[in-house]
Amino acid sequence: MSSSDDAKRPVGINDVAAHAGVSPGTVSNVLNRPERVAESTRERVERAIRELDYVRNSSGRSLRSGRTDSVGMLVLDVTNPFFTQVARGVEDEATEEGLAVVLLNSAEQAQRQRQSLRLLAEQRAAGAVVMPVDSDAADLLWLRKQGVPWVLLDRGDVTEDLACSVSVDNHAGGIAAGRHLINLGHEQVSFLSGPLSMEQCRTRLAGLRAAMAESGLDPDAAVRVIENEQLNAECGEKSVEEVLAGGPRRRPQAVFCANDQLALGLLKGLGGRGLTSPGDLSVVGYDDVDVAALVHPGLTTVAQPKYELGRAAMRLLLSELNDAEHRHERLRFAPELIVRGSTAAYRE
Amino acid sequence: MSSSDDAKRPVGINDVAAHAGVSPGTVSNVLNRPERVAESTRERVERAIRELDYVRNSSGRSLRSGRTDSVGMLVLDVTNPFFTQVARGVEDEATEEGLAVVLLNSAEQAQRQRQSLRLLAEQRAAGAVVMPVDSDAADLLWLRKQGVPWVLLDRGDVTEDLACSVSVDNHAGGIAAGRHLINLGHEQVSFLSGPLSMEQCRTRLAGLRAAMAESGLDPDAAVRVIENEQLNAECGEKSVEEVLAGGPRRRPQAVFCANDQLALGLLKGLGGRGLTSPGDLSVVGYDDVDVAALVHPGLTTVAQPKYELGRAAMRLLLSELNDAEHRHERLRFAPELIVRGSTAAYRE
DNA sequence: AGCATATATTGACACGTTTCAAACCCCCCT
DNA sequence: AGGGGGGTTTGAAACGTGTCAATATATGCT
Repeated sequence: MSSSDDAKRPVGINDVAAHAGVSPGTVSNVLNRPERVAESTRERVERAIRELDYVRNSSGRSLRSGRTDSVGMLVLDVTNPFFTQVARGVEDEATEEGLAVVLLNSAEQAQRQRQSLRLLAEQRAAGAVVMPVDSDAADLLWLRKQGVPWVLLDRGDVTEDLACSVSVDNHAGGIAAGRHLINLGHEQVSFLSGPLSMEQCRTRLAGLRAAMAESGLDPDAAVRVIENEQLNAECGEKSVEEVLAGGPRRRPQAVFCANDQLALGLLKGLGGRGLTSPGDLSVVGYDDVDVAALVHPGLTTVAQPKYELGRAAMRLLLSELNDAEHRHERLRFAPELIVRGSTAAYRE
Repeated sequence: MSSSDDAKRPVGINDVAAHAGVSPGTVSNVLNRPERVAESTRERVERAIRELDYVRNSSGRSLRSGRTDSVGMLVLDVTNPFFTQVARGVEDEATEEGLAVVLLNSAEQAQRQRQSLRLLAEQRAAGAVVMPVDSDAADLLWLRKQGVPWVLLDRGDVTEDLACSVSVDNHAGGIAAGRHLINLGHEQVSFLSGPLSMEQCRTRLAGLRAAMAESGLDPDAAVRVIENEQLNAECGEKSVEEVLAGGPRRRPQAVFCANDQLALGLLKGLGGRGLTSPGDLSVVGYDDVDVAALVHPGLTTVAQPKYELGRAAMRLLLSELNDAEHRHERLRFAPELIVRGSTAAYRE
């Protein structure tokens, strides 16, 4: 009624300028390089901003400047605690730099990964942290050609020197788990794997076999591989039959699982048959998700520095964005075996 | 060397138009209202798009149209499985509609929530699904005034009729847990709570007390409240002392926990003292996160339809965005008690 | 053939911001 | 008095797209 503009257009930089008796360029300077504008006018402009409740329009902003303040983070599965811990690391590091993180979820589908990468290109994201769904780098290289650099996470194998990468030494993790079981006297181990198309699974298995070999055992005879479709608890639970196949005599003495979800599922499956760990079977997981310490018995597992992984990835990305003479780097963390209650010495 | 434009400007709608021998407006039409353009020219334009590897610039796009194709989802904690399940629901529903979801994390800090909301305003997000950190609606109302509508999740109490909301009936959940324990013969129950400033905790407690009252028990005598700083496993484990305080005689017969993380922590704490559930103590959780079914014994818990919650919230948001005569709606789901191994009849 | 109607395409402008060369002001120095 | 030189401020020109009234082309009808 009283106010004349019912269709209240959002207030822009020009309105602020008018209200402060100043040119639009000056307002922009106050926003972006405050040091260049005299204190008195800066205060005047800031007051106008407050009084008009002005909020920046990032579309206009990035249209003109060609860049954005947000980085993408592409994960395989938002519900997997491993990924969310990594995401927290990425986010903390980015926030400190004033960058916003948009979390995208490929759900392990190449199709959705493709869509997400395209979205990042359309939005002219400043950069991205990516956990690719497979080792096909074509889409990733396309994204880089579009001007969006990225850092590879948990997948050192995809690119040679085309980008930075951060990963954990899966071979060493496999060896650590293997040595632990061998020291406990286990000479027959099943490897409960996810899809062997995943490099992580293959390398962890290779580590296990290497540990066997260094102890004079024949990997081919001592290690049995059980492949699953996915790396989740459901698969772990279902595969209990196959793990136990052959009767108590030929039963493996221990199981090394490709990740904790599989291990937890397996433990549940054992419980459902009246079997216990480590009494009937020693079990080792991988990742050290929070719940690994909560179940009873605690899950012996190979810990990855999840949070640090995320931080490091973001740090490399920031270096690529800010440092003129940035050189690609491959960071590799060491895993750590955490011994809990689910493994014990071989008896009988 | 051979190519003349080393500074390769990204290809825009104009380049496509030129390459297809057509006006920019037509290209725009092909992109946005393909039905309005003749098939032959459409094909020509699409070919040009492919040949030039054109990718839309969403800055220009949304600068002109004043709107975006992305919606925000603000959660309290990315690492909490309850939230990630909800996020998956939101995401699935949004993706079907061609909207991108940016996941923002307030980490339960009002400050970070404020930043996130401002970001949504600056980016002119189409809308948002929000789990507010407290019941102060000021910032939310500001966001709505800026033209970004939102749906409230898991917090029916914050707004009256100012927005849609989706939640689960916490009072009913408390009653269900209470009745279950009473039926098992437990007449002394501790409520292991998070911060009582959270409405969810208070209402679940109220439900428990109501169940007591309807059975002729005096809630004040039968229910003891143990408040924790946070809703995580660490707090749950630490509070085992307080739960057991008073020795075996006065020990509560059962514990109802405000969420599963607390319950899982408590179970671990019990195990650490050589006590078991349900042998020494019946335990009920809340949420039914995935691991609740994996631990041994399985955790009896009040399940919330997490995924559906997310989908429903997004659906309401879409209705608000698309339907001209949208009316705000308050959706309330019913929780469901899942009985597993951690509760048993009172003995002795 | 001539006209009305439907269908396709065009072209210029506006969206809100950043950028940058140019203009301005004020003070100090010669 | 005249210049020179900081530090400040200005104004206009992009950035890439969507919109819409206007124009061009095709179609159907008398």
